[in-house]
Amino acid sequence: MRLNNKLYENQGVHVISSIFTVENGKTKVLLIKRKNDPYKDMWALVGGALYNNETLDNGVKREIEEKSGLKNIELHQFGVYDELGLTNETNMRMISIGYLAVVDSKKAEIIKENRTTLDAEWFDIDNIPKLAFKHNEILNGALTKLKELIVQTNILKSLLPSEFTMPELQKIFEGILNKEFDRRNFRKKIISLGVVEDTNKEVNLNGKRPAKLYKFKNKIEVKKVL
Amino acid sequence: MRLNNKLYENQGVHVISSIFTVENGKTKVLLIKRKNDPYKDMWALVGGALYNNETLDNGVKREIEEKSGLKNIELHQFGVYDELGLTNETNMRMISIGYLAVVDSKKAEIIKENRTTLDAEWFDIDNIPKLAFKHNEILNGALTKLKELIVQTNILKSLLPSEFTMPELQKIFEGILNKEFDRRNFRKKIISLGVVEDTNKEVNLNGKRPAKLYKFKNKIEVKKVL
DNA sequence: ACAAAAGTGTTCTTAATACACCCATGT
DNA sequence: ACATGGGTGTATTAAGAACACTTTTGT
Repeated sequence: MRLNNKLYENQGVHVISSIFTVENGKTKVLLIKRKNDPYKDMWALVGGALYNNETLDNGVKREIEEKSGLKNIELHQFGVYDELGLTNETNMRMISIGYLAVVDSKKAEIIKENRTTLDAEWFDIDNIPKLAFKHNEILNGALTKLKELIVQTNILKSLLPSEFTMPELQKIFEGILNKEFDRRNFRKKIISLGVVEDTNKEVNLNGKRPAKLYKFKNKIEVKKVL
Repeated sequence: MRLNNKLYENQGVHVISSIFTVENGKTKVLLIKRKNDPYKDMWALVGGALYNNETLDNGVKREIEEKSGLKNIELHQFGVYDELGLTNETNMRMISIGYLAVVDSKKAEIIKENRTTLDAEWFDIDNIPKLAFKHNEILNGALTKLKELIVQTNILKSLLPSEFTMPELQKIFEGILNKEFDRRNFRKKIISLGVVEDTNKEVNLNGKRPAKLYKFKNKIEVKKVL
């Protein structure tokens, strides 16, 4: 845990990101293979130790860029996890702060290797190996949060062109929620959620009947229960 | 920031709790007055630095007990906040992890002073002074989360007897959400949310018609939007 | 003219909202 | 008998779920 490196002097805080994509109706998450101990050679979520002199936001973005090459992605913080008893040293407390993001794997150029990683790969979320640290638990938390965010925010923006059709959006929802929807009811529901708006344009994507184009709203109001 | 104390060696993580109560339809939060710099003599949320060798859960409970005397309270973690540039030292990064809890101020014996605090007081949430650190921001986050939790969990358990009436529950909801409800519709809604269940008992609280008793469910299912 | 993908509308049921009347008790 | 707080019911409107037909286009 590199206590001799000045930047890690006040170590004990990890920023850990679950970076999701959806490909052919399958939700996937980016994992990297660790080069060093602890958990050498194991797959892990993207992340690492926060430096002493940086904000959370800087830290999580720096870690993502270093270990995956991804830049300018929108992050959502969702939880904090204890990571105690990692080593035999006493007085060694570690916590992991969980973030999640959604990116389009087709637009992303993923770096495969860096100073501390051996490989990087998109894993189907129902085929995840045993991960380093508490990353399986963190990933589960991220997935739960992701399912909430897609109905409350425009987090899926990055997975779609700036204007998109309902069938395209529906396929992504079905991939993430692992559930199928009725075409007619899905459109009504999404519009009533207030996350998208009609552009009054149409596009012919597949040589069949043209589809209407929608776009994400910038301001999204979450409905209250009471 | 006591770098000479071994327990704070890996300092940089604060656990900060917004401890709420509701009294006479008013939501209140417990604040403590700081004895030391930084922010000497200012009011602040209950909390402090996590030790190196403790879990988050231990740390937040220890801080609460030391600074308020409260024990065995149920905590909900809701967010992480940067607290950069606190001192002139370089390489000084601090983050605050936000927790919230609900307690019954009438049952709670609050200690007024300790090693690092001068006073402790319940403050009406629409009369909060400028607080130490980013505590005003953290408190706002806590309030937002509290409003979500009361419709999804049994977090209000601590504010009510184990069996309670709908009018009692309604007053608390109205205090927290700062909104009034129709008696008939409130009962229907709360039951449909699935947070309480009927005990088939009645009680006479005020010498008028007896009221039905309800209790919180242990397992509460949150309804999904999609 | 037909197959494929996309759009829209209707019925039925369930949940929200608004509102009015009856019940149990103490004085 | 009446005032007070508490319980229940109904009518109207809005949202969810289930389901079928029509439109556009390329071959």
